[in-house]
Amino acid sequence: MPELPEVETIRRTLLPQVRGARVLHVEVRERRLRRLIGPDFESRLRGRALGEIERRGKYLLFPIGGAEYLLVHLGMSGTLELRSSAQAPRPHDHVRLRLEGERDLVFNDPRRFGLLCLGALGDLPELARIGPDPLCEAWTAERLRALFRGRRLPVKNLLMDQRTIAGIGNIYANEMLHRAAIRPRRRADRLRRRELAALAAAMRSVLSDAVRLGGSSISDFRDGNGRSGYFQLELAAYDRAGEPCRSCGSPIRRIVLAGRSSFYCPRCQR
DNA sequence: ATATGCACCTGTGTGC
DNA sequence: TGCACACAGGTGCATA
Repeated sequence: MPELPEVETIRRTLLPQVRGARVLHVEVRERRLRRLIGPDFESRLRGRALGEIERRGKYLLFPIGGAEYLLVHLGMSGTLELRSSAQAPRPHDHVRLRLEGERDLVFNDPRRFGLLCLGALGDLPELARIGPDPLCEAWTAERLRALFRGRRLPVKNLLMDQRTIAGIGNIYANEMLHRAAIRPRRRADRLRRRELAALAAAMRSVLSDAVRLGGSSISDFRDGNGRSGYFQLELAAYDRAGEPCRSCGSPIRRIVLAGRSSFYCPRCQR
């Protein structure tokens, strides 16, 4: 579910509501996430005040004082939602942070591919390997050319490689390649300057459009207030196999790259 | 360096 | 109705 636009949507909806809030109580109902939640998680978090939430790729960082952070990754099915403390727990609510003002920040994740951990920036190995953020930096044909130099793999695989660029997942890789009119299987180091320029522009426009519409709610994505996004209505390629291309009407094709469903228009994307 | 498969999980949709 | 199977927004590891 959550790629950069969804994670950024959650950050933006939570930020004004949790800024400065103190964590009164920590309840962990399930410790077996992607990484086991450590035994000292509750005691290290209790009593801390949450600062300005940051995002790095698909990771959220909640400053908790003393140069320490609560690091959150939503995996495939995770959500982070603010609810009234009076609400009964739901299935797959794994972690609840009781905040001042009778509100709970709840981490829910049916598939448990998500991750929560505490640490200083330098101690979080997850963050050490991720690449530049596509929303925070200026993306040009030159920048992409440098990043793609000598990389012979399909451009879609590289777009989804978090060490190369952080935050792009399967939905948005497909969408930006459609908007840039580039076939997903094209070798990254063989793209022409004109195509790199189109991709840089598509990367910016797809991600900013998706953030503006509150992300894509394919089946169940919700923002920090439990509301759905609207970018799923704009999807031109993702999950549209057999449906007509919005530009030319040709049926969208599905292929598998790196084990992931990939969608493209055989006429628009060369 | 690249390519593939699998593992980790639960939920949903499909076809029989 | 039940059952088997494929597949899903992600990541990391093992194997060629």
